[in-house]
Amino acid sequence: MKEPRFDCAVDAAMSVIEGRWKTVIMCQLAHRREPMRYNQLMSGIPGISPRIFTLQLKEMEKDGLIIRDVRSESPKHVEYSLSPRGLSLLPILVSLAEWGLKNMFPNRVRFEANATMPERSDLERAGLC
Amino acid sequence: MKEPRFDCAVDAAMSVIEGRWKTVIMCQLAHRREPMRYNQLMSGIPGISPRIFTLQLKEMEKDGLIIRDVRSESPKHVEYSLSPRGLSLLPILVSLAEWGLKNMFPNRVRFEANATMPERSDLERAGLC
DNA sequence: CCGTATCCCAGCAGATACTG
DNA sequence: CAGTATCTGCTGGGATACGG
Repeated sequence: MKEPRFDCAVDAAMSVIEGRWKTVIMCQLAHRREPMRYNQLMSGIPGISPRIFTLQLKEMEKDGLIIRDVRSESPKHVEYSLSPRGLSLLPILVSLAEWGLKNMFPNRVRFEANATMPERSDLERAGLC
Repeated sequence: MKEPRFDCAVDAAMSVIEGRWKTVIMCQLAHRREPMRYNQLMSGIPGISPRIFTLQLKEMEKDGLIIRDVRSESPKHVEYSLSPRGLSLLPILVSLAEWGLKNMFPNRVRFEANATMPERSDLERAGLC
């Protein structure tokens, strides 16, 4: 993602949370509930390489989802934490996780097929395109 | 995306809604509130090319978000609609859109900075990693 | 009308080694 | 400790033309 997309509100939000590891990083920070250091955070995410990890962090910082706090140089000590904006995204990630549990792991939770179409007024108030 | 990711529930959900145009397509279908035909749907999405459009539709169908219904051959008539599963995702897209409005268009709505950390029990019940 | 076929490319992502 | 540097590959996305 170079620049966030602004065509519609959902798309704008998606452009900020898309990225192979961003939601995972947010989950880690949410789970630990306190600022985390670079290696501490990375070691909780198996399979990520330092380059990609740094890139994702940089984008998330630029988009205001996380805060990077340099506590000391040599020995360098940096702490990452969720910003208020990132925090405000957590309830949505929780909803997504619940949806994922129901729909992607059908063996664990039975799929609820009784969803109904939301009112159009709700859609429009939310700027859903 | 080749195969959905299953490491954690959020990631699993994200792997299904990621894709340059998927949320936009869902928005269109949600807004119109009735089955839409290929060209009708595509013409509501400026900038998309037929190849990509078809690819996104195929993936969404495979992931059970939409239903593809062939009503007749020659003249070919196909209708796309949201499945129950796709429908069940709409409330989350609405939340995302609201978040996007607040955070990506700060001129239109003032940013609310009073979010608080959800309880860890909520996170874990949702399978948030 | 509803797509494929073909070609192309930028950018994301990964592995590994290295440094202030 | 917290990152860069470098190289490399893949694949998602795009333009355009054509086909059943």
